[in-house]
Amino acid sequence: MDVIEINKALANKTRLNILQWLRKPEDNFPPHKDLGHFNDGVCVMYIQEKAGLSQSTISHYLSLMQNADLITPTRHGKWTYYKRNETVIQDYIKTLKDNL
Amino acid sequence: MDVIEINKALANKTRLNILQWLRKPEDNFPPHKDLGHFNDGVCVMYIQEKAGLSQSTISHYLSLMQNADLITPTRHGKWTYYKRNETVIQDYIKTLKDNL
DNA sequence: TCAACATATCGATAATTCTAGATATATAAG
DNA sequence: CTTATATATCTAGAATTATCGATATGTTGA
Repeated sequence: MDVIEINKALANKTRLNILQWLRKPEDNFPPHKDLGHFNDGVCVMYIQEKAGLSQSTISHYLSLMQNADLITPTRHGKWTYYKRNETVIQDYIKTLKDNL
Repeated sequence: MDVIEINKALANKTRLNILQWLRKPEDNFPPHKDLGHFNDGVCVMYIQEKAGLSQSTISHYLSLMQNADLITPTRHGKWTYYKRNETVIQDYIKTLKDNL
């Protein structure tokens, strides 16, 4: 768990928003017609539409967040779903609480 | 309290260190000969020496951190002392805990 | 196999951040 | 008043980040 890496990832409004949107996908995204649930998170397309940036930018953002271990991808067919990595997020907050 | 601004300020090893060093100045810095206490924090020179970067860089870093409201300056004669702004730091952590 | 679609990666440019040296400002000491 | 000291600000080049369009990769369905 790299605090600096995470802080970099979260030093951007869109990326911070994405992490927050993923807290409650059902409140922030349309349902996945094919899957019918958000167990593995949300597909890139929906995140991109909501963020209003280009596909390549969002894909890049998601990989930054994945490198910081804030989110994890799951492939279902041609879609990649991203969900929060709660363990790391809680570790991060605890580290700040104890050391910041 | 601007979370993005704070995350930017803390997305750098040296600046994160500075904030942590200021938790216990007596453990991390020599005593202030003139003052005899750390009630208003630590002077720029000591922070600069410990960080090992140029004076201008550290002064710049400190003003970034001050703009993010993480630290507050106090002038005593020709020295500027910086101390942590605990209120904002705790607000920040609570905000992350509640919203991240 | 081929066309369509979702996502990832590449290449490029603009914007921002990093960092230092030079200079300006403020205060203290003589 | 002049000099020395501490800090802040300015200027500039290098490094990193932001962002997009184009292209590549992987998957599905005809």
